Amino acid sequence: MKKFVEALKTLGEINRLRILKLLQERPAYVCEIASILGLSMATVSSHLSRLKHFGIVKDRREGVKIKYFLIEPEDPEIDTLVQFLKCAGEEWEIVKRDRKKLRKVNLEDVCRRLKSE
Amino acid sequence: MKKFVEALKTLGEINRLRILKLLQERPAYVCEIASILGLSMATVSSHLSRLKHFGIVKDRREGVKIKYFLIEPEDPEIDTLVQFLKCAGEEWEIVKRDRKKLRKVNLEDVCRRLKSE
DNA sequence: TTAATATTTTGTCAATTACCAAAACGATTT
DNA sequence: AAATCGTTTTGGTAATTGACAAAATATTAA
Repeated sequence: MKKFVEALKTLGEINRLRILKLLQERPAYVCEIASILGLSMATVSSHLSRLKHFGIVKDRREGVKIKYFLIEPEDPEIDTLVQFLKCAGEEWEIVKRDRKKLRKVNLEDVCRRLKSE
Repeated sequence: MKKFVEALKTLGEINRLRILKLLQERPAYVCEIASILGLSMATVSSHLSRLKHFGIVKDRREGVKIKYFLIEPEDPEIDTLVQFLKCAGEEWEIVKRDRKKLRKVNLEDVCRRLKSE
């Protein structure tokens, strides 16, 4: 029960839930996510590592960048939770907006923009 | 989305989730819940008021005691969340133990025991 | 090897939270 | 009216957390 509750807590945070919903669109780099959510890479990185800890996402290095993507959690309880949340809130405006941004990201500009802000 | 996330946070706390699962057994008084969870009535009261705020439970005064019971949340998103959590974790040991205690509570003793501890 | 880039880690801060004790409250009993 | 009982509110504490800046790390490019 404890692990399930921790997972609930993990996804009961607006930016981590936004990341989950965002990665349903497609895998993404940390800098893309940071740019879309309007957070620093450090913050996004720690959110992602928490999602990783519960087997919800995985990362793969691609050169200098690291791509994060959703995986199917091994723990069946966490899997049902994630399934549920992947269905919930498909119509939220903020989710649609985030995904739209991800479709249109200009990868070249993303990290430079982060620095100058 | 914000409200849904707040509800997730609310139920992503072990004692509030225990209360939800406990009230699936039957409605209960604050002193019963406090006794079963091993918390002060003040703490349980504040957990319950948070659940009430999201339309998950309702209370009814019965003389000097107040009975809390699950209701069907009006907000459809919160309702689906509660439906999900009512199904999840039916096999958790702590849930079974809590419910068993609720079936066997000696109401006379409950509050006196709380005081003397 | 040095510089540049993307990410993670560390340190710090403000805000939130879960808890209890004690005081306040509301209903019942004496 | 006074005392009692169950509950809620208030005030205070310790722990957790989400955020960023800055330092550290790892890969690629020069």
